[in-house]
Amino acid sequence: MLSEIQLEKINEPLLSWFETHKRVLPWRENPTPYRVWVSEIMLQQTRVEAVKPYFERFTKELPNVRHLAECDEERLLKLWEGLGYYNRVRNMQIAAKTVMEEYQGKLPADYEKLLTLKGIGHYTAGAIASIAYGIPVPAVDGNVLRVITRITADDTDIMKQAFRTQMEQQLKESMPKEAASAYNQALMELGATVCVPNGEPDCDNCPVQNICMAKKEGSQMAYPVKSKAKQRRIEKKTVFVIRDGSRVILNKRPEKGLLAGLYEFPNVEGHLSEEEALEYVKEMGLLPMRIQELEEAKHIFSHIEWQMAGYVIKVAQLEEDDSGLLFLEAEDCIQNYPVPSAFERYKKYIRKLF
DNA sequence: AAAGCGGGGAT
DNA sequence: ATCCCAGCTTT
Repeated sequence: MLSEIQLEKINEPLLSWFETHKRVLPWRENPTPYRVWVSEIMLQQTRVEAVKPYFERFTKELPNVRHLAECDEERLLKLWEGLGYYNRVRNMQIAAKTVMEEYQGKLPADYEKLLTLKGIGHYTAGAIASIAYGIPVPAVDGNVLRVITRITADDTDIMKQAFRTQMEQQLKESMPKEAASAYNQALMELGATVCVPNGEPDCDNCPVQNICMAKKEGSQMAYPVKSKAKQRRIEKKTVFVIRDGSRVILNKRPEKGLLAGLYEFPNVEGHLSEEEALEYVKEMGLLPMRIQELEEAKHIFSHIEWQMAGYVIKVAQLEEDDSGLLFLEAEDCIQNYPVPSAFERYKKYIRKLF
């Protein structure tokens, strides 16, 4: 297991390397607990480059815990639109309210207390505690698991929770207590820029190449060992962009499940023909005037693949009624309603006449 | 312990 | 087409 190597040996070279090679990132400037928190939540399963613009906008509009706690949910989701895993931001707001009530608006400088907050697990609690407060606790993410399993040539399945717990225990003991922030960031930085996940790691530029067991064996690509994810299922859908002269219909998704609470174009299961599509629109109580078939579109989630047929349908003047349909002015729709990326390609038909 | 939860970039 | 990303919550 990890006992083959004295993990303390990586500390000095890793810290020296980080000092000169760390990237300039928005959340590394003025790393207040709140900014570290927001960045860590955004960075969960999301790449640095994707997060940057979202982080700048989010922290500008919601500069502290109070603003987050009091923000209207629709606006909050709009700020998150396109980032995915929307429960992250809902949970963060729940936690923000807790921080306002229990901790006077200041994130607790305590690993265990951070862990109790909604949306904060072992990794994020460790990241906030160490990076924002200098508390010597590890922050074990995918990067760290990859880097350490390579250094130690450990072939344990990293998907096993028990192994992650063991890794945290090990690092808590071996990490430099006076440089927890730099150390944790250095491990992740090394994983992101040198000991990379896809393709060959750049061992020639690695500060611990002389310590690394995998490098010594030439077996870098064999790590980390990871059990396979199960195959995703395919769902066929038909999406409708229904509009009159100036308005379009959106539908609010259920509060639970996939894309919970976000807005979508009306859609049904299965691929409908033009005739079936027209029939469907009539059953909605609308009068179709023109219909245009769209190219088939695909959206891949981690566990589902949507294969979407689509139609733009011009209908007679939409009238507000009791059908529960949401009629929106095109401009209002684009600016204020969070619509996930799965429907991105249909947004251009909100405005455009055909 | 396993499943659910987005979106996109790299290979 | 496959992998995987500064993971967490619910079941």
